[in-house]
Order: sequence, then structure tokens, then C-alpha cells
Amino acid sequence: MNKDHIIFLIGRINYKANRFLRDELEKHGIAGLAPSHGEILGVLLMRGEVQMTQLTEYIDKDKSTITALVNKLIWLGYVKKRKDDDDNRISRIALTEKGASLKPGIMDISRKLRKKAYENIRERDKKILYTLLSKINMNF
Amino acid sequence: MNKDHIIFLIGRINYKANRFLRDELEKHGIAGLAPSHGEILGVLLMRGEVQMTQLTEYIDKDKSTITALVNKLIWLGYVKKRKDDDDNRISRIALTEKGASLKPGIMDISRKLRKKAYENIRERDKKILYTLLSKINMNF
DNA sequence: ATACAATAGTTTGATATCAAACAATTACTC
DNA sequence: GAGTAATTGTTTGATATCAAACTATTGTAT
Repeated sequence: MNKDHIIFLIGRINYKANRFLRDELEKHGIAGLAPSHGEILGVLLMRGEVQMTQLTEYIDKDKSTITALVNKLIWLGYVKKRKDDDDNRISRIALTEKGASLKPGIMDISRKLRKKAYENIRERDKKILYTLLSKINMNF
Repeated sequence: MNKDHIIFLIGRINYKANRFLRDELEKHGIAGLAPSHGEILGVLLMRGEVQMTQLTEYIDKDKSTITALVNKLIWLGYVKKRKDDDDNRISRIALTEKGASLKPGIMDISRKLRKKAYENIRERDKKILYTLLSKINMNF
């Protein structure tokens, strides 16, 4: 497990990005949320109302994780849940007004993250990076 | 937080690599260990006896995390701890014979990880990847 | 219609991890 | 030498996360 290992780097970047996001969320008055919460909010901002399983797919997290994440967002008043009209197994998740009001903040944070991560990285290299990382992701 | 986001990919790869490592450790009869344990073992294989703070630096984890990780390795018999001869604050960590016997397994796992992650990725692209990821890492 | 399989989401248990606070030891300043 | 700052590692608290097991509901086969 050599420190120069790409996988090691990926782990460190992951941690740092998450810490950055957590700090930024706090700066925007959205304290107590983790990056994953932010991801859910982002999905809801984009897609409106979704099922829990869809959240699982969109942010690629375990079902039970989604339950916990959503419950916290509900508790904080950002998200609401209702039963599907046709299938009683299905819960549908959507933003509350309070949640929707976070849009500017979420967008700002997203922009800052990109700015921070990609400083001094050319557009072309971003594309290369994305391509290579996608390959690695698919290798697992 | 767009799913196409590089940072998102990094997070997923991190998780998958860790899961892969965990599974491989188990396959090699080294169950109950996490990738970070493996990293510590790797460091000790390479460097012999080190201080706790050195472990913190080598694998870039929080001091308290190192304490927990090392304690588990001690409990499992892979690692031993002794006080420094000159400074009573310092603990020195080294492999036990049992720990040292894991070397072939650790090496094998490391090789498998690389093989898995870098399948279909040229040597040149690995260098590019490392360079770009290092930049991103330094940006945070 | 009944029985079983599949699905949706929850509950439960475990854990690596960070950060803050802390105690003991050593280093440094006067 | 005394007092304070710095260092080392531990303790404590919190948490996102996964995975297994589970319950309720719906789908499918007979």
C-alpha cells in the first residue's frame, strides 16, 4: 500500500472534498448536513419528487443509508415524504419550501467545489480525468 | 451535485476500492480488517518500527484513528507497542512475527488491487492520472 | 383464489473516522 | 529551578455508512 498509489490519492481527495462541502454547507447556514445530504437536495432540486429507491440509484448509496439521510432532512424540515398513490410500498420524496429555498446556496457550494478542485486544471485534462476515472470505476 | 461530477466518481471509486480490499483481506484469512489496517501493516513491513505520529503522517489519518486502528491490530496479535527509550511520550509500533507473516498476503492483495483498478489503462494514462489527482489533492 | 416470489423501505448492529478535550511528558524561556 | 508552551497519544462523543434481517405490499404462477 504505497503512499504514491493512485487509490490512496483518491481516498484523500474524497475526504478533503467532503470536509470542504461540510464546511461550506455550514457557512451557508445549512449546518449539520453531510455531503450526501447535499447530494439528495441536489437531486430533488433537479427532479422534483422521487422515490426512495431512485435516490439510492442517483447517489449510489445503500437503501438504509438513504432512509437515515432522508429522515434527517425531514427532521430539519427540508424534505417531505408521502405514500405513492398506486403502490403502498413506495414513498415519494420532495423538497419543502424551506428545502427549495436552499437552491442558491447549493448552487454556490457546487460552484465553489468545482473552482477549488479544478484550479489550474485545464478543461481538456478534466475530460481526460473523467474518462480515466470512469474506467477505473467500471473496473470494480 | 451532478452525478457526472468527477468528485462523485472519486467517492464511488474510494468506496469500491475499500470494499475490494476488505473482501481480499478476508479471502487471505485476514478478516475483520479495514483498508487502513492494511495500510499500517504495509508501512510497518516497509519501515520496521515507527512512532504513532509517523503512522499518522504516512497514512494521513487522524491521531485518534491511528490509536483505534493500532489497538485493534495489537488485539489481533499482528502488532506490538513499546515505549521509546528516550521519550516517555512516544510509543513505537512494530510487527509481531504473526504480523510479519502476512507479508505475502499483503503483497498479493496490493497487486490484485492494482490489476483490478488499472485494467485497460495504459501506463502513460496512469502517470497522467497521478499527476492530475495530485494537483486536485493539493488544491484542497 | 392461494401460495410464493419480488419489491420497497425500515430496523438493527457494527465500525472506521474525525474532532475536541485531556493527561502526561518534554522542551523552551526567563 | 520554575513556569509555560509544545508534543504525544488517549479518551470521548458523534456520525455517515454498509449489510443483514425484517415487515408490509404487490406481482406472478398455478
